[in-house]
Amino acid sequence: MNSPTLNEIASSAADRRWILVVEDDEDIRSLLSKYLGDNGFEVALARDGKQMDDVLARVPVDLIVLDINLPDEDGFSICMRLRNAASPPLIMLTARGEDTDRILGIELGADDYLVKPFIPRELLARIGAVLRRTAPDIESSQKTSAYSFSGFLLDSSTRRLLGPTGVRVILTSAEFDLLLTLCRDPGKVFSRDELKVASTTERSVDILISRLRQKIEDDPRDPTLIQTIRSMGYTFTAKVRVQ
Amino acid sequence: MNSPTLNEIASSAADRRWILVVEDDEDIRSLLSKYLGDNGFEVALARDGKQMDDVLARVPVDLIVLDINLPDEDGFSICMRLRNAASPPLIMLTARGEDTDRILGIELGADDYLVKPFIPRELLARIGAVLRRTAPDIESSQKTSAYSFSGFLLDSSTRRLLGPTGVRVILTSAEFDLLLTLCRDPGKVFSRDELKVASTTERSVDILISRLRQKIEDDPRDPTLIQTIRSMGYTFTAKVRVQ
DNA sequence: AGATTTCTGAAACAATACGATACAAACAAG
DNA sequence: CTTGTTTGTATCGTATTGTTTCAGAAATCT
Repeated sequence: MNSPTLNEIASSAADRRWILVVEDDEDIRSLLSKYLGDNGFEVALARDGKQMDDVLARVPVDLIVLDINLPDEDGFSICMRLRNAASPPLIMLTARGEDTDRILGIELGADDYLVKPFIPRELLARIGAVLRRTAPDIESSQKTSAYSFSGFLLDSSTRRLLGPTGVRVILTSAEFDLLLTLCRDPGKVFSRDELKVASTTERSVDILISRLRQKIEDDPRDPTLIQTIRSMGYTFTAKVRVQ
Repeated sequence: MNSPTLNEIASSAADRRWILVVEDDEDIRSLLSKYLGDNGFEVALARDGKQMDDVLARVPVDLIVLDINLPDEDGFSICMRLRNAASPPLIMLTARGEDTDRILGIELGADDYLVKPFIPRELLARIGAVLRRTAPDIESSQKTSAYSFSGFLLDSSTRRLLGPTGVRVILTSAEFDLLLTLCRDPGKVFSRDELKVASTTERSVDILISRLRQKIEDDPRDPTLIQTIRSMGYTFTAKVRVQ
């Protein structure tokens, strides 16, 4: 745990890191706000779970410091809620004796924890450690490739297609792969050979295209997204945006 | 509730891990000796820097717990000494107020630290975390980690899965291994060959997947976490964070 | 233009892969 | 040894995919 460069960590990424402190005690909240702010972080504050959700919706929070004892929602259940890869890492604050054992026993998904009363400097050190540990991971897992075209959203990480109205369009595995291939190179004329996966007849591509058209084309008889290039193959003519 | 977690960590590697406690206070020394011993570690004791060197020469120490205040050599300088060599990881014990700030400021190569007075259970947790983090052999460093995805927490050290509501989802051994494999490479398309353990039929992977889906999918008929890639295998499509 | 050839779209059918139930074997606990 | 749990196998129904086939569209030829 070598953090000689805590300040650097906080401000290295051009824009500073956001820390969200969820704590109902007024004194601790203002103390942490000042202390973390002085040490190069942007600080957002929340008094309870509800406020936390509000902040999370507005601010790109990099790390949450969460007190166990909150007025409305229990810190534990908040922890459970946050337990998915998309949410920021979490440091729990806990009063000595109380739920400490529960935290330590059940690992509930917090990335670290601190027993109150604590030295602000210690929190700073742990924040640095957690950010360092989770930073590269966040970046790599954030690399999801999704494609949007004419109201559709094709998400290759979840292998799902959402239609213009938001409803899911259920594609079979082969249909999905075909659409993904087309999406990755819009405008390119694909030969049937390029579109067929295994040792199948070239004609099987045709019927796959046909089935896909049934699902995504407004009028499958007069396709606008997937065009046929006679004696050549097919091409995807929609404007695709990579997300 | 004792700690099945750390017991398993300590004794999982066939031979138990050695912890060296360097501490001049007789009470704390015997307390830690008993407590760590009870929790599956081999414990070596030292009163000062000199004794520590003796022990290190004789015992394959896996981790050192080092008090800052020692009679002969200052804990800081010991820490410096240990830092350059291929020495075991280090957890510092420090009295509140005293040099705490100095430790935290100058990070001198300790892997973690604990402010006295502390709960033995907490030391145990931090020992487990440090061992996990610094485990040199690929096997244990790969194996001992927790993964969180869409509300679940998969803890490979306790081999337990906690659901979004915090309740434990009971997985069989094979189910757990399967989920762990998938978790370690989310997005990768695993062939049945990669997922099957022994000389079993490829179809047995299917039924295992099916059983796992029953337990973790919201709607097993329309899975969102484990996707089937027809004629290829399966892929884990949730975003996973390693903790 | 009309006839002919070539190509594509899609319906009908066949083959295959997968999901899940029921049952049997292996394993562990008492 | 008995009992219960876990894991593998057999099987069936369903969903997906490939093949055949034919009708119609598009290009080519006379």
